Amino acid sequence: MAQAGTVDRILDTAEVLFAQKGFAETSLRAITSKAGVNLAAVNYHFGSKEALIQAVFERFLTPFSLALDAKLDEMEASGIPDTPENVLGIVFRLALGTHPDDPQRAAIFFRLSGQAYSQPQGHLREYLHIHYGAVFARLQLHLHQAVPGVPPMELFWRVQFSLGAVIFTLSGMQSLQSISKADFNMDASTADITKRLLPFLVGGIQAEVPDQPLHKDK
Amino acid sequence: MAQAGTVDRILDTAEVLFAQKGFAETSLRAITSKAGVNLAAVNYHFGSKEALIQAVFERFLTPFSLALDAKLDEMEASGIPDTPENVLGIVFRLALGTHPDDPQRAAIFFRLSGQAYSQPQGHLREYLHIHYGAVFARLQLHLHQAVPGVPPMELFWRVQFSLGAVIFTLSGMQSLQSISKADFNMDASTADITKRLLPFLVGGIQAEVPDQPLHKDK
DNA sequence: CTGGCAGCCAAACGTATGTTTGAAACGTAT
DNA sequence: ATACGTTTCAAACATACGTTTGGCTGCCAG
Repeated sequence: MAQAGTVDRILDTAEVLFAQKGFAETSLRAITSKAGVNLAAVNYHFGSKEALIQAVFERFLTPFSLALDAKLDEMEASGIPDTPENVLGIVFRLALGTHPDDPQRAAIFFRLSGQAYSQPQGHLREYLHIHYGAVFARLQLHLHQAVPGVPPMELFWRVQFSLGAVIFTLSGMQSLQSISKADFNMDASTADITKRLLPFLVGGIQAEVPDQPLHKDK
Repeated sequence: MAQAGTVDRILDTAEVLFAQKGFAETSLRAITSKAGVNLAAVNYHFGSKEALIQAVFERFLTPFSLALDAKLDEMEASGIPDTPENVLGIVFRLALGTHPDDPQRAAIFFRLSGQAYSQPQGHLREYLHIHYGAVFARLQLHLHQAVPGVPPMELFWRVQFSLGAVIFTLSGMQSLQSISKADFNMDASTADITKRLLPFLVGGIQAEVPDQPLHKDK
């Protein structure tokens, strides 16, 4: 990592700083100085700051979505049943394991996703939906097989809820860790938290759908 | 709302813009010009931009936490049992109902919370924990009564997960609505989503805790 | 009438940001 | 050795930001 090319040094540094402080709060000067490259290098290689942000995401999400697609192929081929545990387990192991050498990388991944989603002016969200919507839809289909009792619309929202729980928690983990440490004198790793997340999400996703009270109580 | 005092006009406008675009992306000039007040008014009345942000939160959270405390008193007095549905139901009805006249206000509330949490430099988070940590702890205690089978530590994280699901979903709702509308040809209101959220969260919170595999499979 | 004072305003200040520029340095093929 | 396209660099540019300033209002007490 020490003497990589200028482009990669910028990407490496940018993804860390973006995850730590957000997009708007991270200046190109902070990135370039920490990366040891000239300020103009970003505009030279990427064109603009926004293009840099997209490049950071692309470097993360492309391998992830490819690996996820492969894992789903594998699952379909080998006849592993569609259960919430299996489907979500695949996603989790993949998210944590895309860069086994660097465990912090997973946290960065989630923090970045959180930043992208809380970014209200949704260039990024649109971009993500366009490029990775297909894998997402496929995942949802498998989940539907896993919990056929939950209508697709309901399931769509439950996946959003799950996404929120995951991203929100892992994105704010370092602060939550200090709270949890203060209150329970224990600290928690990313892997530890995902172990706790899985049963929670499974419980939520396969919860019984209440019979809709069609009357409004307004 | 038309001709309120300068201070309130600033607060009204700021909370909307902060929720829409985030703190860093919202300039004082945008706030003051939309509010129809002079640029210097913010620094005159609040001292700084950061103080403005805190003031916006205070105006939201103080009535909310007071009402929540009152509702919990009421619940304890009248012997209503501690079930996940009851406890979470109180929070939801309160969050949606603190300003019954303006339904959009609830969405702003959640979006602001999301912004506060994703704000990595945690001045705000610290502030929130100091001022509203007590109500939060009380809520958690009631939840513990509701699901005694879940250890406190596990419950702490599940509450975080729930917070994430709520804030993340409602904070990104307008974008999700367009997706959901495209995929299912239906739109969803805040109240509608909370109806879907409740069973999900209850299912997650009272999910069975897996017997801890103390061996690491690394 | 007059002082004082809180509120308000236009203007300016200093700083930080993203981006652009033009020249220097580098590597490579001719 | 020379010429050429690519990359790097210091410097400047334009703009946007939060904050400060000094004077102008209006109002109420003395």
